[in-house]
Amino acid sequence: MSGPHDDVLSIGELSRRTRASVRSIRHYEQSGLLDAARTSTGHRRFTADDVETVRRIRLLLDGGLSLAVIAKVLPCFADEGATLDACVAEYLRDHLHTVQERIAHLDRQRESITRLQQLVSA
DNA sequence: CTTCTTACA
DNA sequence: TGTAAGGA
Repeated sequence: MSGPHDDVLSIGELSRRTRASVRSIRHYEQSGLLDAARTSTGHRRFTADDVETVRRIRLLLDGGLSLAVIAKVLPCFADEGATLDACVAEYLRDHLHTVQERIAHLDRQRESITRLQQLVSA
């Protein structure tokens, strides 16, 4: 028997289990974050471990990390669970810095816009 | 109906 | 990422 409870999943099943779109999953594989086997007809076959991996990817993506960085950070996850290894600290620190710079930039733009609005003749 | 690739918005 | 196209 085979069904949605086996450890071999189609891209559609992986998508439903992770809430990640089929399109995104194909993209993660292209980016080297996922390693999918292929059937004789070329269809991707995933495993139960991939469900966890996709969830981790989404977790990192929520933090704004790029897929390129996520590829390097993924192996920093302690097996099972969502605990991160210390090797991620460096990437997290760098990313937080760039995010803060973007916030500062946007802050300056906001102030500029406010000043420009003062020049608008009612 | 599901998946695949390529390509464009 | 979404979606369209054209097949398998």
